[in-house]
Amino acid sequence: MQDNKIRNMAEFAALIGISRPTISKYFNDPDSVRSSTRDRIEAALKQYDYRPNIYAINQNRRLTKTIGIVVPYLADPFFAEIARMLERHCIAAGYTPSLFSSHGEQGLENAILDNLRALKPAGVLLAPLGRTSDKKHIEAFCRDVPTILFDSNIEGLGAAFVGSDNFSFVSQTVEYMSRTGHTPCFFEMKNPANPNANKRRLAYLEIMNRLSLEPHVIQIEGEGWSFEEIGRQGALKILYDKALPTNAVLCSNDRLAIGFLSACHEMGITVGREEKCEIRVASHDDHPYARYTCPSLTTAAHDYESVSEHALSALFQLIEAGGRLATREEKLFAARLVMRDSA
Amino acid sequence: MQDNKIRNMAEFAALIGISRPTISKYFNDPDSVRSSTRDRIEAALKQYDYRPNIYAINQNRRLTKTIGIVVPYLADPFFAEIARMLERHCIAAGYTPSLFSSHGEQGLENAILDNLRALKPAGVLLAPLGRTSDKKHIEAFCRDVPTILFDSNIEGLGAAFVGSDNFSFVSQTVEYMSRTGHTPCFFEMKNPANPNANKRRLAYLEIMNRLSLEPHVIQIEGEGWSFEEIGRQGALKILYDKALPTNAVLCSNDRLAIGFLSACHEMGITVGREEKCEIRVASHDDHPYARYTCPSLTTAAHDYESVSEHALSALFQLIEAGGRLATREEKLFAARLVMRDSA
DNA sequence: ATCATTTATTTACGCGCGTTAAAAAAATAT
DNA sequence: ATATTTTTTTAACGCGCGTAAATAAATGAT
Repeated sequence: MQDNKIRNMAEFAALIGISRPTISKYFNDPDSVRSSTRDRIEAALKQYDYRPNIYAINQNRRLTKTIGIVVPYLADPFFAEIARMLERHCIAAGYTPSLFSSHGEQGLENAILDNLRALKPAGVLLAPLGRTSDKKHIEAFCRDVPTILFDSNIEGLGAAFVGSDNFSFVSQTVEYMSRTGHTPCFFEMKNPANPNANKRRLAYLEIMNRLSLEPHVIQIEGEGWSFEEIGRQGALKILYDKALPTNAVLCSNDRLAIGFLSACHEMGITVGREEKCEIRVASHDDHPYARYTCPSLTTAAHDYESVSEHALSALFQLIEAGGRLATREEKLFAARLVMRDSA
Repeated sequence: MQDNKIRNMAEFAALIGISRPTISKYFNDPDSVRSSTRDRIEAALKQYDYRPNIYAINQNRRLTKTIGIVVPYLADPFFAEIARMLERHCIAAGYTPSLFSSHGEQGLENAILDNLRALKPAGVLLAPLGRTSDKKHIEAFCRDVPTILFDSNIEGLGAAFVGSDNFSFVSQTVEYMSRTGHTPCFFEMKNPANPNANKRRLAYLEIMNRLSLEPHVIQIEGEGWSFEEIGRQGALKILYDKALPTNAVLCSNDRLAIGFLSACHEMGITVGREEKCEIRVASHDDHPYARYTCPSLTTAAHDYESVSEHALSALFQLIEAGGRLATREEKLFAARLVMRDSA
């Protein structure tokens, strides 16, 4: 590893006595050159550690080897976790992932998409903000860049959608709670940013109807992505007013539930499945911290692995198809009920 | 916004009747052209929405406008939070942040640095893995790319270090606990990945010595970045063995404390400052979820804002100085004690 | 109006690589 | 050994933009 800095491909080629186009071919596809020359190149690469200039490459290639990943709020461990899996799969497939977070802001989401367009990625995996997204902006983006939506579906946008089956989530939690003796009320934000929240409420209403149970939806105030705080404040108010319609609470998502549990603890209200406890709390998502709440949170788990795997395979399919698919498929994965101590 | 796709700067220039070099000047610094021409260009930009090709730009400019941000584990909300602030500051300063997570793996950290070198960023903010980092690799990287280390200090690496003053963290928690009647024992991992952990233990020992109190260090087993689970398992073992030396526990960091609280709840041990409680638990970091543990976690808070602000201003200084600084400064920010219910 | 100064234009080259077509060389088959 | 196929080399152009030098035009001061 001597450090005679090699400035470009021509220098590298001259140094090892192989023509530049052959080196170029090698970098585009190592299998496209004879094995003996491949060996020579790879041996030289170890000695001189030369790397082609990505900017020059990307300028001249139609499609780059970059995959853009956009999530609405990276400080949410749920998205951090799924981003981690997506990155892993990208790397395994020989692509370079580029991760962005909209941090809950429409302006940032738009700016990220603008930047991404300039990056000419092979494809993009986009989890949009949802209600606060600028749909026209996203639509224009999707026309130019092969894009798969995940987590939050926006009707008609992107070449496909990969996410979770909200009905499956809610049906499992509702049925579990009612089967084990309690009628769940539904705890959610009044104006949720994420469209999954609406689907979950509708699922709740439908399932309660099927089970011939009276539904109760509690809608709390709050804007933004600080779900724990919103859930806590909402819960404190409800609990203080003794306005809880039933002693079993089904939160729309785990982050709200974390806030709810926090409020219960503050108010001295015991939560859990056991007889002695005053209320039960269950939720949806299987947030990475759901295991560590007190009590640990009973929840319906995302199939993180399947969602991330399928999102990427859908994107590769889209890329290979040249950026267009005949129909816009929506692939939904079912939940898995995780019974812990809170319900 | 008609969609006569403009292919390059020359076309755009011809279209609006301004020479290409002038347009180029404009994009490098809008103030470098006369205000009347600036207005004409900006008006045209709105009509035709042309954007220069970033790859062509970056190939020809010495220094790009990209800033690399590397954190060891993005699924940790602490790093997600600080990454969020760093990104904001980058954007405000006219740079494009590019975020990477090593996901706790040395191989990935190295690969990220290799990629980053090829991206020719103006500078890099690196929070290394710590003990498991490949120090030689990082050292080589820092020779080529202006780099500021943050969060985890590795002696001598990077042009500067910005982080938190571990002594300040531990002194505040220890003094608070002992002042309010309890002698804290120190709960940590035996082989912590992060060098801050070692500094915190040493600080604990020194402060206990100053206060003429007998120190107790509990070191638990565990590898990797699943601190909550490691803390929980370690706590379960200690609590089950009734091996807790004092009834006040000071955890090395909040994620361990979250696991500790979870274990306490499972064992039916009450945690809190109040008389009736069996033990008190405090910690360090002010993790975004510390507010929502049950009971809420008393902890020493990072000055997230100052750390991220200073890290970036140090980087800009480094960039302006051409990538070298006379001395390697280490800037440490003090903690702020956040008293909540757990201690 | 005249001269000095600032700003814009013209022209031309370079960056590092993708890519192609024709020629040469090497490997394989006959 | 010769014919055939595969692989590499040579030579050259293009990508979209930065940049520099010489020239021209616009502006400002006198």
